[in-house]
Amino acid sequence: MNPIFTPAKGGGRASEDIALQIEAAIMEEKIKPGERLPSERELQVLFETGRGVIREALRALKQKGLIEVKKGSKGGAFVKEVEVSNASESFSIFLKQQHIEPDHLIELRESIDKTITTLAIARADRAEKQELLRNAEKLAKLNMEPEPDMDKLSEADRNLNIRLAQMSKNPVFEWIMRAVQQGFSSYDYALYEHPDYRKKTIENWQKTALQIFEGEPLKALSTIGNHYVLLTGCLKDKKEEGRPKKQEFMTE
Amino acid sequence: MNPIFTPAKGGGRASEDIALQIEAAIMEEKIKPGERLPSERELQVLFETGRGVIREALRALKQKGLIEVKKGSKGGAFVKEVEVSNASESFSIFLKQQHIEPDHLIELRESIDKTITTLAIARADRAEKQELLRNAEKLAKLNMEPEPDMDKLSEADRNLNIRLAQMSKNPVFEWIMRAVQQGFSSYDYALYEHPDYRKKTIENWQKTALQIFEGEPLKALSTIGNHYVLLTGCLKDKKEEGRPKKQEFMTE
DNA sequence: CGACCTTATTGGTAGTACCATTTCAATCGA
DNA sequence: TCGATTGAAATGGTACTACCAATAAGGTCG
Repeated sequence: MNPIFTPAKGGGRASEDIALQIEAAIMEEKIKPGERLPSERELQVLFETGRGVIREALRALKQKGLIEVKKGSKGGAFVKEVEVSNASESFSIFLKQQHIEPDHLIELRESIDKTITTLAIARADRAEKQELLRNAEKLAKLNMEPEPDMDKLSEADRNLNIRLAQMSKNPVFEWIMRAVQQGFSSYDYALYEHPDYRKKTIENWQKTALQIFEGEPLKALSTIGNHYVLLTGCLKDKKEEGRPKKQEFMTE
Repeated sequence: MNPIFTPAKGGGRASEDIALQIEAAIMEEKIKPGERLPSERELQVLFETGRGVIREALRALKQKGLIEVKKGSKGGAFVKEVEVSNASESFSIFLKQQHIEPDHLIELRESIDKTITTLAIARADRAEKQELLRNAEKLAKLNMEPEPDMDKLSEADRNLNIRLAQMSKNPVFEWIMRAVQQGFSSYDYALYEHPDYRKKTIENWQKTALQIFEGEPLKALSTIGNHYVLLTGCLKDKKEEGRPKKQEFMTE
C-alpha cells in the first residue's frame, strides 16, 4: 500500500493536519464510502502522535459529516456516504445566528421554487408527476380527519417540497431545499395552524401538482406564487396577533 | 449567574452532550460573539469530566464555526461572529463529494441571479447602482492592459457578483452567492481565459450594470441570461478541447 | 523610562490506565 | 450434532497526569 498518511507536522495544530490528510484521502477516494479507517491506536502509530490528537481529528471529521464512528470490536471510523442533512446544518446555524427575517427566506424559497417547478415540468417523467399528485392528495386526506395531526401535515408538506426538488433532477436545488426546510420549518408550521390557511394551502398544493402533471408551466408558476402570498399573509396576520384587521391575500 | 452548564450525562457520548449545551448557550446568546468561554480546565470542573472530553467538544464546535481558539495566557475559546466562509464550507464539501455537474450549479446561479437582479433594481439606491456601474467599468479597464491579470479579473468579477447580491438587500442571497463562488469559482475563471469570451463577458457586465442603473428589469434579466449563455458555451468549447467545431452562443 | 526577564495562564501533546460495548470464536451442555 | 453460553480480543470512551509551547502581564534592572 502507498504511504497514504505521513507523520503530522508539528507547530501547534497536529490534529488539523491529520484531519486534512484523512479528508484528502477520502476526497481522492483512496478510502471509499463504507470502508473503515484504521483504528485510533493504529492511526496513533501512523501519524506518530498521541491518541488524543487522533480523536480530536476524528471528531472534526465526524462533525463535517465525513465519517461515522462505531464502538466495539470491528468498530471504528467509517467513511460516510454524504447526506444532505449533514451538509445543511451549518447553513441553518447561519440562518439562526444571523437572525434572518422570515421574509428574506421566503424570497429565496419563492425564487428557487419557481425554477424548480419549471425544471420539474420539463424533466420529471410521468410516473414522478403522478407520484407528486398522489402525495398532494395524501396531504388533503390528512386534513379530512376530525383532529388533523400537525406534525404529520408538516411532514407531508416537507415531503412535497423535497419531492418536487428531486424532480428538477438537479441535486443542488435539493440541497438548498432541504437546508432551508431544516432551518426554518417553523414558519411553514404556522401556515397549518389556522384551519383557513391550512385549507387554502392544501388546495393550492393539489392545484400545483395537477398543473405540473399537465405540463402547464405558466399556470404552475402562478400557483406556486400564490403559495407564498398565503405564507406572507399568514405570517403578517400572526404578527398582528389577535387583532386581525383585514386579510390581504387572494382568496382563490 | 444561572447554572448555565450541568454535568454531562454519561452513556458513551459525553462530548456530544457538552457540545450541545455550549451550542445552546451560544444560540440563546447567554454567551455573545467575542466573549470567552471558561478555560478547558474550568470546563473540566463544570462538566465534571476529563479534559480530553472537553477538548473534543470544543473541536466539534470549532468545526461548526461557532468558536475560535487562541493559545497562551488570556487565550481560550471565543464565540465567533458567523462568517459566510465557514458556513459555506460544508456546501463546497457537498459539491465536491457529489461530483456536481457545472451545468447544475449554473442553473442555480442563473436562477438566483435573476431574482437578485430584480430585487436590486427595486431596492438599491442610486448611489449603489452607480457604484456597480463604476465597478463594471473598472473591470473593463483591467482588460485594456496589454497583459491582463487573470487573478485581478476574476476578483473583479467576483466583486461584481457579491455587490449585486448585496444590493438585493437580502443576506440570504449574499450567502448563497458567496458559497457558490467559493465552491466553483474555477468555472468563471474559464470564462476569462479566452480573449473572445472575456471581451463579451465584460461587455455583458457593463450592459447589465447600465440596465440596472436605468431600472430596466426585463432588459437586465435578458442580459443576465446572456451571461450564462456565454458561460455554458465556453465550458462546452472547453470540453471539446482543441477541436472547436462551431460556436453556439449568441454573438451579441 | 525603556528594554529585558520572570511568571502565571492556557491551549497542545504524550502516555497510561481502565471502562463499556461489540464481535466472534471456543466451550459447554442437551 | 446443534444450540446456547461464556469468555477473550478489539475498539471507542473516559479519566488523570505530566510536560511542552505560546502568550500576556507584571516586575526588574540598567
